[in-house]
Amino acid sequence: MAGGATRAQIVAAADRLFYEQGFEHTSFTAIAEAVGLSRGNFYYHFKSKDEILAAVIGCRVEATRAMLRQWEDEAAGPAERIRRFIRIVETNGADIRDYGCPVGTLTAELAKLRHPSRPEATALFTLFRDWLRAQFTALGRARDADELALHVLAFSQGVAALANAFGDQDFVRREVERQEAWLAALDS
Amino acid sequence: MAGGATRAQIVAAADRLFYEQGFEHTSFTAIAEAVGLSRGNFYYHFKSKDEILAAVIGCRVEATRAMLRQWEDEAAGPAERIRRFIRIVETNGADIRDYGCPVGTLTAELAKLRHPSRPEATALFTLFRDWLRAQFTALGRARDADELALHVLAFSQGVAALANAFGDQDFVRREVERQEAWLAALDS
DNA sequence: GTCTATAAGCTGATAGAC
DNA sequence: GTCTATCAGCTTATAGAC
Repeated sequence: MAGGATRAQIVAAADRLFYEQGFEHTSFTAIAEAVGLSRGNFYYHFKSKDEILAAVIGCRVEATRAMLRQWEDEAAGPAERIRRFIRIVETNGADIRDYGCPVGTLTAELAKLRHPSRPEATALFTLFRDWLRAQFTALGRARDADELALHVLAFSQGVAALANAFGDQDFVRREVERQEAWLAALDS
Repeated sequence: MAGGATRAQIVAAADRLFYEQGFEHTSFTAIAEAVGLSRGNFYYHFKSKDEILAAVIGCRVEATRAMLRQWEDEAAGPAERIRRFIRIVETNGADIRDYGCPVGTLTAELAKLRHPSRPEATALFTLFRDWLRAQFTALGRARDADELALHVLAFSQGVAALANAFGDQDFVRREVERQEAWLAALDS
Protein backbone atom coordinates (compact mmCIF):
# COMPACT_ATOMS: atom_id res chain seq x y z
CA MET A 1 0.00 0.00 0.00
CA ALA A 2 1.39 3.37 -1.05
CA GLY A 3 2.62 6.14 1.24
CA GLY A 4 0.72 6.62 4.49
CA ALA A 5 -2.51 5.16 3.15
CA THR A 6 -2.51 2.17 5.53
CA ARG A 7 -1.68 4.43 8.44
CA ALA A 8 -4.58 6.71 7.53
CA GLN A 9 -6.88 3.69 7.30
CA ILE A 10 -5.83 2.54 10.77
CA VAL A 11 -6.46 6.00 12.20
CA ALA A 12 -9.87 6.21 10.52
CA ALA A 13 -10.92 2.78 11.81
CA ALA A 14 -9.60 3.50 15.32
CA ASP A 15 -11.35 6.89 15.30
CA ARG A 16 -14.70 5.26 14.60
CA LEU A 17 -14.19 2.38 17.04
CA PHE A 18 -12.98 4.63 19.86
CA TYR A 19 -16.15 6.65 19.35
CA GLU A 20 -18.53 3.69 19.19
CA GLN A 21 -16.97 1.44 21.83
CA GLY A 22 -14.73 3.71 23.86
CA PHE A 23 -10.92 3.88 23.83
CA GLU A 24 -10.07 1.26 26.43
CA HIS A 25 -12.70 -1.23 25.28
CA THR A 26 -11.39 -1.15 21.69
CA SER A 27 -8.72 -3.83 21.23
CA PHE A 28 -6.02 -4.06 18.60
CA THR A 29 -7.83 -7.12 17.29
CA ALA A 30 -10.95 -5.05 16.64
CA ILE A 31 -9.03 -2.33 14.79
CA ALA A 32 -7.07 -4.94 12.80
CA GLU A 33 -10.28 -6.67 11.74
CA ALA A 34 -11.84 -3.36 10.69
CA VAL A 35 -8.83 -2.47 8.53
CA GLY A 36 -8.19 -6.02 7.30
CA LEU A 37 -4.67 -6.31 8.67
CA SER A 38 -2.98 -8.71 11.06
CA ARG A 39 -2.39 -7.60 14.63
CA GLY A 40 1.36 -7.93 14.34
CA ASN A 41 1.66 -5.55 11.43
CA PHE A 42 0.27 -2.74 13.53
CA TYR A 43 3.50 -2.06 15.26
CA TYR A 44 5.14 -1.14 11.99
CA HIS A 45 2.83 1.90 11.87
CA PHE A 46 2.37 2.67 15.58
CA LYS A 47 4.58 1.81 18.51
CA SER A 48 1.73 1.64 21.00
CA LYS A 49 -2.02 2.01 21.47
CA ASP A 50 -1.48 5.44 23.03
CA GLU A 51 0.26 6.50 19.83
CA ILE A 52 -2.84 5.54 17.84
CA LEU A 53 -4.96 7.58 20.26
CA ALA A 54 -2.69 10.59 19.78
CA ALA A 55 -3.04 10.22 16.00
CA VAL A 56 -6.84 9.92 16.31
CA ILE A 57 -7.05 13.08 18.41
CA GLY A 58 -4.79 14.91 15.94
CA CYS A 59 -7.06 13.77 13.13
CA ARG A 60 -10.12 15.06 15.01
CA VAL A 61 -8.42 18.39 15.62
CA GLU A 62 -7.81 18.79 11.89
CA ALA A 63 -11.38 17.75 11.04
CA THR A 64 -12.77 20.21 13.59
CA ARG A 65 -10.61 23.05 12.29
CA ALA A 66 -11.80 22.31 8.75
CA MET A 67 -15.45 22.26 9.85
CA LEU A 68 -15.13 25.57 11.69
CA ARG A 69 -13.44 27.12 8.63
CA GLN A 70 -16.31 25.87 6.48
CA TRP A 71 -18.88 27.41 8.82
CA GLU A 72 -16.84 30.60 8.70
CA ASP A 73 -17.01 30.60 4.89
CA GLU A 74 -20.61 29.53 4.40
CA ALA A 75 -22.48 31.36 7.17
CA ALA A 76 -23.52 34.98 6.63
CA GLY A 77 -22.61 36.40 10.05
CA PRO A 78 -21.64 35.44 13.62
CA ALA A 79 -25.22 34.67 14.69
CA GLU A 80 -25.70 32.27 11.79
CA ARG A 81 -22.37 30.63 12.61
CA ILE A 82 -23.38 30.07 16.24
CA ARG A 83 -26.66 28.63 14.98
CA ARG A 84 -24.65 26.13 12.95
CA PHE A 85 -22.98 24.98 16.12
CA ILE A 86 -26.26 24.82 18.05
CA ARG A 87 -27.80 22.66 15.31
CA ILE A 88 -24.93 20.17 15.27
CA VAL A 89 -26.67 18.00 17.90
CA GLU A 90 -29.52 17.67 15.41
CA THR A 91 -27.32 17.36 12.29
CA ASN A 92 -25.38 14.49 13.84
CA GLY A 93 -28.51 13.27 15.60
CA ALA A 94 -28.22 9.54 14.86
CA ASP A 95 -24.59 9.20 15.98
CA ILE A 96 -25.13 11.28 19.11
CA ARG A 97 -28.19 9.23 20.06
CA ASP A 98 -26.18 6.00 19.68
CA TYR A 99 -22.76 7.03 20.99
CA GLY A 100 -23.00 10.50 22.57
CA CYS A 101 -20.77 13.46 21.74
CA PRO A 102 -17.38 12.30 20.41
CA VAL A 103 -15.52 15.05 22.25
CA GLY A 104 -17.45 14.82 25.50
CA THR A 105 -17.34 11.03 25.86
CA LEU A 106 -13.63 10.80 24.99
CA THR A 107 -12.73 13.60 27.41
CA ALA A 108 -14.74 11.97 30.18
CA GLU A 109 -13.15 8.55 29.58
CA LEU A 110 -9.58 9.88 29.48
CA ALA A 111 -10.25 11.83 32.69
CA LYS A 112 -11.26 8.64 34.51
CA LEU A 113 -8.27 6.77 33.08
CA ARG A 114 -5.96 9.64 34.08
CA HIS A 115 -4.62 9.22 30.57
CA PRO A 116 -1.63 11.34 29.47
CA SER A 117 -3.47 12.38 26.30
CA ARG A 118 -6.30 13.93 28.27
CA PRO A 119 -5.14 17.55 27.68
CA GLU A 120 -5.09 16.93 23.93
CA ALA A 121 -8.71 15.71 24.08
CA THR A 122 -9.72 18.74 26.13
CA ALA A 123 -8.08 20.91 23.47
CA LEU A 124 -10.87 19.76 21.13
CA PHE A 125 -13.31 21.51 23.46
CA THR A 126 -11.07 24.57 23.50
CA LEU A 127 -11.18 24.70 19.70
CA PHE A 128 -14.97 25.12 19.82
CA ARG A 129 -14.77 27.41 22.85
CA ASP A 130 -12.35 29.83 21.18
CA TRP A 131 -14.28 29.81 17.92
CA LEU A 132 -17.59 30.50 19.70
CA ARG A 133 -15.97 33.25 21.75
CA ALA A 134 -14.80 34.91 18.55
CA GLN A 135 -18.34 34.75 17.15
CA PHE A 136 -19.88 36.27 20.30
CA THR A 137 -17.22 38.99 20.23
CA ALA A 138 -18.18 39.75 16.62
CA LEU A 139 -21.77 39.90 17.85
CA GLY A 140 -20.79 42.80 20.10
CA ARG A 141 -20.59 40.75 23.31
CA ALA A 142 -16.83 41.02 23.82
CA ARG A 143 -17.25 41.49 27.57
CA ASP A 144 -18.92 38.12 28.27
CA ALA A 145 -18.00 36.29 25.04
CA ASP A 146 -16.16 33.45 26.80
CA GLU A 147 -18.97 32.95 29.29
CA LEU A 148 -21.50 32.77 26.44
CA ALA A 149 -19.24 30.35 24.54
CA LEU A 150 -19.11 28.01 27.55
CA HIS A 151 -22.86 28.30 27.97
CA VAL A 152 -23.48 27.16 24.39
CA LEU A 153 -20.91 24.37 24.77
CA ALA A 154 -22.66 23.20 27.96
CA PHE A 155 -25.98 23.21 26.13
CA SER A 156 -24.64 20.87 23.45
CA GLN A 157 -23.05 18.55 26.02
CA GLY A 158 -26.23 18.32 28.06
CA VAL A 159 -28.41 17.65 25.04
CA ALA A 160 -25.98 15.02 23.72
CA ALA A 161 -25.85 13.22 27.08
CA LEU A 162 -29.64 12.98 27.39
CA ALA A 163 -30.16 12.17 23.71
CA ASN A 164 -27.79 9.24 24.21
CA ALA A 165 -29.52 8.17 27.44
CA PHE A 166 -33.14 8.42 26.30
CA GLY A 167 -32.80 8.23 22.50
CA ASP A 168 -35.38 10.99 22.17
CA GLN A 169 -34.96 13.01 18.97
CA ASP A 170 -37.98 15.25 19.74
CA PHE A 171 -36.23 16.41 22.89
CA VAL A 172 -33.18 17.37 20.81
CA ARG A 173 -35.33 19.35 18.37
CA ARG A 174 -37.09 21.22 21.19
CA GLU A 175 -33.81 22.10 22.92
CA VAL A 176 -32.31 23.36 19.65
CA GLU A 177 -35.35 25.58 19.15
CA ARG A 178 -35.10 26.87 22.70
CA GLN A 179 -31.41 27.65 22.30
CA GLU A 180 -31.97 29.37 18.94
CA ALA A 181 -34.64 31.54 20.58
CA TRP A 182 -32.16 32.40 23.34
CA LEU A 183 -29.60 33.39 20.72
CA ALA A 184 -32.12 35.50 18.81
CA ALA A 185 -33.04 37.36 22.00
CA LEU A 186 -29.33 37.93 22.68
CA ASP A 187 -28.74 39.22 19.14
CA SER A 188 -31.59 41.73 19.06
CA MET B 1 -17.95 -10.35 59.45
CA ALA B 2 -21.61 -10.34 60.41
CA GLY B 3 -24.58 -10.47 58.06
CA GLY B 4 -24.26 -8.58 54.78
CA ALA B 5 -21.66 -6.16 56.13
CA THR B 6 -18.87 -7.40 53.84
CA ARG B 7 -21.20 -7.38 50.88
CA ALA B 8 -22.16 -3.79 51.67
CA GLN B 9 -18.48 -2.86 51.95
CA ILE B 10 -17.76 -4.39 48.55
CA VAL B 11 -20.65 -2.48 46.97
CA ALA B 12 -19.53 0.79 48.58
CA ALA B 13 -15.93 0.34 47.39
CA ALA B 14 -17.05 -0.69 43.88
CA ASP B 15 -19.45 2.26 43.75
CA ARG B 16 -16.65 4.71 44.44
CA LEU B 17 -14.14 3.03 42.11
CA PHE B 18 -16.63 2.70 39.23
CA TYR B 19 -17.24 6.43 39.61
CA GLU B 20 -13.58 7.45 39.82
CA GLN B 21 -12.06 5.04 37.28
CA GLY B 22 -15.00 3.82 35.22
CA PHE B 23 -16.66 0.40 35.33
CA GLU B 24 -14.53 -1.51 32.85
CA HIS B 25 -11.25 -0.05 34.02
CA THR B 26 -11.91 -1.12 37.63
CA SER B 27 -10.54 -4.61 38.27
CA PHE B 28 -11.48 -7.08 40.98
CA THR B 29 -7.99 -6.60 42.35
CA ALA B 30 -8.64 -2.89 42.87
CA ILE B 31 -11.93 -3.51 44.65
CA ALA B 32 -10.39 -6.28 46.76
CA GLU B 33 -7.53 -4.00 47.83
CA ALA B 34 -9.97 -1.21 48.72
CA VAL B 35 -12.03 -3.55 50.90
CA GLY B 36 -9.06 -5.51 52.26
CA LEU B 37 -10.16 -8.90 50.97
CA SER B 38 -8.58 -11.48 48.70
CA ARG B 39 -9.75 -11.69 45.10
CA GLY B 40 -10.95 -15.26 45.46
CA ASN B 41 -13.32 -14.50 48.29
CA PHE B 42 -15.29 -12.16 46.07
CA TYR B 43 -17.15 -14.91 44.35
CA TYR B 44 -18.71 -15.95 47.61
CA HIS B 45 -20.59 -12.64 47.59
CA PHE B 46 -21.02 -12.01 43.86
CA LYS B 47 -21.05 -14.46 40.99
CA SER B 48 -19.67 -11.99 38.45
CA LYS B 49 -18.51 -8.43 37.92
CA ASP B 50 -21.82 -7.63 36.26
CA GLU B 51 -23.57 -8.69 39.44
CA ILE B 52 -21.52 -6.16 41.41
CA LEU B 53 -22.50 -3.50 38.89
CA ALA B 54 -26.17 -4.38 39.32
CA ALA B 55 -25.77 -4.09 43.09
CA VAL B 56 -23.99 -0.74 42.74
CA ILE B 57 -26.76 0.63 40.52
CA GLY B 58 -29.39 -0.65 42.97
CA CYS B 59 -27.50 1.09 45.76
CA ARG B 60 -27.43 4.34 43.79
CA VAL B 61 -31.16 4.07 43.11
CA GLU B 62 -31.84 3.80 46.84
CA ALA B 63 -29.49 6.70 47.66
CA THR B 64 -31.14 8.86 44.99
CA ARG B 65 -34.64 8.04 46.25
CA ALA B 66 -33.55 8.95 49.78
CA MET B 67 -32.05 12.26 48.61
CA LEU B 68 -35.18 13.21 46.67
CA ARG B 69 -37.31 12.35 49.71
CA GLN B 70 -35.09 14.57 51.84
CA TRP B 71 -35.44 17.47 49.40
CA GLU B 72 -39.17 16.86 49.47
CA ASP B 73 -39.17 17.14 53.28
CA GLU B 74 -36.78 20.05 53.70
CA ALA B 75 -37.68 22.40 50.85
CA ALA B 76 -40.60 24.78 51.23
CA GLY B 77 -42.19 24.40 47.78
CA PRO B 78 -41.62 23.01 44.30
CA ALA B 79 -39.47 25.94 43.16
CA GLU B 80 -37.14 25.54 46.14
CA ARG B 81 -36.95 21.81 45.44
CA ILE B 82 -35.94 22.39 41.82
CA ARG B 83 -33.35 24.88 43.05
CA ARG B 84 -31.90 22.11 45.21
CA PHE B 85 -31.43 20.02 42.09
CA ILE B 86 -29.93 22.91 40.11
CA ARG B 87 -27.41 23.56 42.88
CA ILE B 88 -26.25 19.95 43.07
CA VAL B 89 -23.52 20.60 40.48
CA GLU B 90 -22.15 23.17 42.92
CA THR B 91 -22.80 21.14 46.08
CA ASN B 92 -20.90 18.16 44.66
CA GLY B 93 -18.50 20.51 42.87
CA ALA B 94 -15.22 18.80 43.73
CA ASP B 95 -16.30 15.29 42.71
CA ILE B 96 -17.93 16.51 39.51
CA ARG B 97 -14.84 18.46 38.57
CA ASP B 98 -12.66 15.37 39.09
CA TYR B 99 -14.93 12.59 37.82
CA GLY B 100 -17.98 14.12 36.11
CA CYS B 101 -21.60 13.28 36.90
CA PRO B 102 -21.90 9.75 38.34
CA VAL B 103 -25.12 9.07 36.45
CA GLY B 104 -24.08 10.64 33.16
CA THR B 105 -20.65 9.04 32.93
CA LEU B 106 -21.91 5.57 33.89
CA THR B 107 -24.78 5.76 31.41
CA ALA B 108 -22.44 6.88 28.63
CA GLU B 109 -19.94 4.09 29.39
CA LEU B 110 -22.57 1.35 29.51
CA ALA B 111 -24.02 2.62 26.23
CA LYS B 112 -20.64 2.24 24.49
CA LEU B 113 -20.14 -1.19 26.05
CA ARG B 114 -23.65 -2.22 25.00
CA HIS B 115 -23.90 -3.50 28.54
CA PRO B 116 -27.04 -5.38 29.63
CA SER B 117 -27.36 -3.18 32.74
CA ARG B 118 -27.62 -0.03 30.65
CA PRO B 119 -31.41 0.35 31.15
CA GLU B 120 -30.94 0.18 34.92
CA ALA B 121 -28.39 3.00 34.73
CA THR B 122 -30.73 5.07 32.56
CA ALA B 123 -33.42 4.49 35.19
CA LEU B 124 -31.33 6.67 37.51
CA PHE B 125 -31.91 9.53 35.08
CA THR B 126 -35.60 8.69 34.98
CA LEU B 127 -35.77 8.96 38.77
CA PHE B 128 -34.65 12.59 38.57
CA ARG B 129 -36.78 13.23 35.48
CA ASP B 130 -39.99 12.02 37.12
CA TRP B 131 -39.27 13.89 40.33
CA LEU B 132 -38.55 17.14 38.46
CA ARG B 133 -41.67 16.67 36.35
CA ALA B 134 -43.74 16.35 39.54
CA GLN B 135 -42.21 19.59 40.85
CA PHE B 136 -42.93 21.50 37.63
CA THR B 137 -46.47 20.14 37.67
CA ALA B 138 -46.88 21.43 41.23
CA LEU B 139 -45.57 24.75 39.92
CA GLY B 140 -48.57 24.92 37.58
CA ARG B 141 -46.70 23.82 34.47
CA ALA B 142 -48.42 20.45 34.02
CA ARG B 143 -48.60 20.92 30.25
CA ASP B 144 -44.83 21.08 29.62
CA ALA B 145 -43.59 19.62 32.92
CA ASP B 146 -41.68 16.75 31.29
CA GLU B 147 -40.04 19.07 28.77
CA LEU B 148 -38.93 21.40 31.56
CA ALA B 149 -37.67 18.44 33.59
CA LEU B 150 -35.50 17.28 30.67
CA HIS B 151 -34.27 20.84 30.16
CA VAL B 152 -33.06 21.07 33.76
CA LEU B 153 -31.50 17.60 33.52
CA ALA B 154 -29.67 18.63 30.34
CA PHE B 155 -28.40 21.75 32.09
CA SER B 156 -26.85 19.70 34.87
CA GLN B 157 -25.29 17.23 32.41
CA GLY B 158 -23.77 19.99 30.31
CA VAL B 159 -22.35 21.84 33.30
CA ALA B 160 -20.93 18.60 34.76
CA ALA B 161 -19.26 17.66 31.46
CA LEU B 162 -17.54 21.04 31.08
CA ALA B 163 -16.67 21.33 34.77
CA ASN B 164 -14.90 17.98 34.41
CA ALA B 165 -13.15 19.03 31.18
CA PHE B 166 -11.99 22.50 32.24
CA GLY B 167 -12.04 22.22 36.04
CA ASP B 168 -13.56 25.70 36.25
CA GLN B 169 -15.65 26.22 39.38
CA ASP B 170 -16.49 29.84 38.49
CA PHE B 171 -18.17 28.60 35.34
CA VAL B 172 -20.30 26.24 37.45
CA ARG B 173 -21.34 29.07 39.77
CA ARG B 174 -22.30 31.33 36.86
CA GLU B 175 -24.35 28.62 35.17
CA VAL B 176 -26.16 27.82 38.42
CA GLU B 177 -27.03 31.52 38.79
CA ARG B 178 -28.23 31.68 35.20
CA GLN B 179 -30.41 28.61 35.66
CA GLU B 180 -31.84 29.93 38.95
CA ALA B 181 -32.74 33.18 37.19
CA TRP B 182 -34.44 31.14 34.46
CA LEU B 183 -36.43 29.26 37.10
CA ALA B 184 -37.41 32.48 38.89
CA ALA B 185 -38.68 33.96 35.60
CA LEU B 186 -40.65 30.77 35.00
CA ASP B 187 -42.16 30.83 38.48
CA SER B 188 -43.35 34.44 38.43
C1' DG C 1 -16.50 -16.73 55.28
C1' DT C 2 -11.98 -16.22 54.04
C1' DC C 3 -7.93 -17.97 52.21
C1' DT C 4 -4.32 -19.76 48.42
C1' DA C 5 -3.56 -21.73 44.09
C1' DT C 6 -4.73 -21.95 39.58
C1' DA C 7 -7.31 -22.17 35.24
C1' DA C 8 -8.51 -20.13 30.69
C1' DG C 9 -8.64 -16.26 27.92
C1' DC C 10 -7.67 -11.81 26.27
C1' DT C 11 -4.51 -7.82 26.25
C1' DG C 12 -0.69 -4.96 24.34
C1' DA C 13 3.64 -5.77 22.47
C1' DT C 14 7.90 -8.28 20.19
C1' DA C 15 10.79 -11.28 16.93
C1' DG C 16 11.83 -12.81 12.85
C1' DA C 17 10.45 -14.95 8.21
C1' DC C 18 9.09 -13.48 3.64
C1' DG D 1 5.14 -3.64 4.46
C1' DT D 2 2.83 -7.57 5.75
C1' DC D 3 2.78 -11.96 7.71
C1' DT D 4 2.87 -15.85 11.60
C1' DA D 5 4.30 -17.24 15.97
C1' DT D 6 4.97 -16.03 20.43
C1' DC D 7 5.70 -13.58 25.02
C1' DA D 8 4.57 -11.71 29.47
C1' DG D 9 1.05 -9.72 32.03
C1' DC D 10 -3.40 -8.91 33.39
C1' DT D 11 -8.27 -10.17 33.45
C1' DT D 12 -12.45 -12.70 35.23
C1' DA D 13 -13.57 -16.77 37.29
C1' DT D 14 -13.10 -21.55 39.70
C1' DA D 15 -11.53 -25.31 43.06
C1' DG D 16 -10.59 -26.73 47.20
C1' DA D 17 -8.14 -26.17 51.89
C1' DC D 18 -9.02 -24.18 56.40
